[in-house]
Amino acid sequence: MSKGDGLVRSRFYLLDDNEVEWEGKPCVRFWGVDEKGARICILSNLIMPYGYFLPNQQDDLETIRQKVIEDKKHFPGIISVSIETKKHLGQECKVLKITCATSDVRSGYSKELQKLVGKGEGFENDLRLPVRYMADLMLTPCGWNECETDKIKLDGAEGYDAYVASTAPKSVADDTVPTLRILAFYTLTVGEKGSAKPESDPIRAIALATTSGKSATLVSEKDDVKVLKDFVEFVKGYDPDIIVGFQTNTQDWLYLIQRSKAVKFKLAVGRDSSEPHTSVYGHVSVAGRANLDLFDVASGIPEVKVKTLENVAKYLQLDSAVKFTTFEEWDRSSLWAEESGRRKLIENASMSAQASLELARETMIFPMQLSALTGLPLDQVMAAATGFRVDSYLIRKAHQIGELIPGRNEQPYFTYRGAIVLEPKTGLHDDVAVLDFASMYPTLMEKYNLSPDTFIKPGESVPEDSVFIIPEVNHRFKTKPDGLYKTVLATLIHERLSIKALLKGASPKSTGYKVLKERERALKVITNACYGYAGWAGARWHVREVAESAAALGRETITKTITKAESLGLSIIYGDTDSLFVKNERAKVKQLLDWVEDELGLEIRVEREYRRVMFTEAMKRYAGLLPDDSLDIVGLEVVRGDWSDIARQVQEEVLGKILRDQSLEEAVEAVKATIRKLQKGKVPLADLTIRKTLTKPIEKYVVRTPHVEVAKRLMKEGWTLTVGDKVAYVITKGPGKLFQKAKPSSQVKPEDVDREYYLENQVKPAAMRILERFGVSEGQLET
DNA sequence: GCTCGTTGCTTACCT
DNA sequence: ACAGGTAAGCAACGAGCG
Repeated sequence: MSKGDGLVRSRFYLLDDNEVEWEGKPCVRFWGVDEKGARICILSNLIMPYGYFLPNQQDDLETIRQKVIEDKKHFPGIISVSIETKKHLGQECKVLKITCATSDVRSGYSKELQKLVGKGEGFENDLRLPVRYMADLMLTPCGWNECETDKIKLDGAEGYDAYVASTAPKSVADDTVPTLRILAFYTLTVGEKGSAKPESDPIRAIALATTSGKSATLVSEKDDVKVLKDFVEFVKGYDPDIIVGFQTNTQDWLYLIQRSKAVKFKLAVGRDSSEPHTSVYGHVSVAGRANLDLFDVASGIPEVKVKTLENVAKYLQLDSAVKFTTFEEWDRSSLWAEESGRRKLIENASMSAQASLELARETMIFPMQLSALTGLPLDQVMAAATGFRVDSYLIRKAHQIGELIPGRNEQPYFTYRGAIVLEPKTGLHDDVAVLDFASMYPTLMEKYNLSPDTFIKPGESVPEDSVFIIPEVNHRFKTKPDGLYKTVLATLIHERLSIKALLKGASPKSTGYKVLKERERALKVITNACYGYAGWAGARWHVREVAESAAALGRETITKTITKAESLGLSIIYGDTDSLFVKNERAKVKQLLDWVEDELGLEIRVEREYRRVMFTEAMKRYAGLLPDDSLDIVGLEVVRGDWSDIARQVQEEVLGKILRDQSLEEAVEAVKATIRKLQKGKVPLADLTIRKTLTKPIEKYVVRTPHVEVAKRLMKEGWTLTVGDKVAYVITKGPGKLFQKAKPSSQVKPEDVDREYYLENQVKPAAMRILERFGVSEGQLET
């Protein structure tokens, strides 16, 4: 490579970043799209890897500094050591900043320093260089950034311009999104026996679809090397910025990677012609492009119980959903065996790619907004668990205020008391209002300055008038200065409010509306996760007392509100954590709301109004009729993914007849009709299938349950099942325990079904859960 | 060896 | 791999039983 044309100002929409070595130095490579729509890559080694060391207070930093610089044997690869002022848990402190020549020596010096000075603590040496850059410079992924650059020629750079940053990049406020090229793909594999194995089973087809309309279905003729080759050609030719698919991180990419290895093919799909690799949070990383698995987006739609592309597409009413069918892997080999089946599979492959593309278009704004908010690159943000999204957000905020970023040392864990749930008043209630505290925990955390850096340890003395003492648990927090959580939550809450205000004035059809809406959602997600994050042992800023205090304040809040409601003569029907269900006497409700706002200083709203609502004796399970005549069903079998459809349907019918039509008779009739259908064998297998998730590796189970036994059987037959997979089974006739009667749904014939089980253990319990509240006995369901 | 009540594993839900 | 609180089904266990 050679230095080129001199300085230019580059403004770029940041899509991806990664660490590389360049000119012998650790360096970050930013990938993005510039204002003219050119794809660009910017190299920067303006920040070298570094971390901090906080020694004991009495230690003389200058002496230690000298020792570290001179002792090359114990401290290799250190470029410079300086003394800086930072904050640790809100207290100003002097620390050593240790800058390293390479990333790999970073974690070693802390231990050496501890040996040298006896005590002390290392900070920030676990942050990878791209994270370092993003936080130090507050760069925005899925947002615009700019810097002075020097154009360079980079060997093998095709389709993009390469630069070296000569000034530090910085974020630019600009909500526009450039036109991005999205590629959706689907890989068709067929197993000879059981799941397809990359060592022996070729890729049968790869279907591709793009936002520009260009599409292809690459079908394997003799061997699949040609398909792999054409796939790479297609990717390079189209040069996508974003690659999407469904379950690509766990299926397609893994198969492509392993298959390529098996046939010794270089899967050079990266912008730098590198191969994809599995990276943090278990996602697959493709250099220069954002690889997004839409399955992770679908995980955020709880209404869809079985997360297949087909179900998600149907739920979102995508165009491609109309003709879509899911061909499960056990159906594929017989289909592939003959010409018409083959055609169907290939046709469906191209529809899958098409559906993924539509799904991406429909849902991508949220991931992009969450990426911009948290600072995690687009390909990581949806793969990362909630805790890591908050972690990323806090790292950036902490850096901004000069607070040292602690490591993630897993600490011993203690649980604590949580929220209050009230025993419901059972039966039917007309005209009920549901009152809800707005963002209760975040608000309480902000109000009482609950934070790791304001928490006063037991025994520590402080002036009494500058302390919040939390009821019941007696934890103490400084009223001043603002803690990290307060600072962060105040920003999040404030920003969310201002977006809400903007949304009120905007037309839902305007271009910016959806972006704002999704940004608002991203803010809400992060705001609401802060409480749980504080109580999570894996959190960098985990302090159990913070979460415990928020919960205690929540209990106090709801208890006081209940007392007030009762004194106003409002009948309380139910309540959970931050909600109260009361008889909708509007004048009294208004009085209560005003009281909460005036006396407690918290916002409370009428969240919903039920024309009618019913409770069983159980908490967290009820059903209500909304003003628009729709049913709101909570916690009951209808909304549970681990009951058969037949049971869920009959319960929903019963609830409809009772709440909407107010006819107990019709409800009973509906159940009888279902029972007759079941007894006649007229209920399709699909409605009898029960699905449960494998939540741990199969060998970790200590109890034999239907879904685990079925999973074991399938695995023995050569099917691949992993944690997170749903196991579909049907209970069949025969002797023994339930787990012995459960068979994989794909292997059950209609005549094998144990109708008695479905009658006694699915349909009747689901129906009776509701009906027994109204005096119906099981005998009355006899047909 | 069987029945019956209790315990605990397991999943999925609610806020 | 954000928290705790809850329901519910079923397997496993142990006591009682001539």
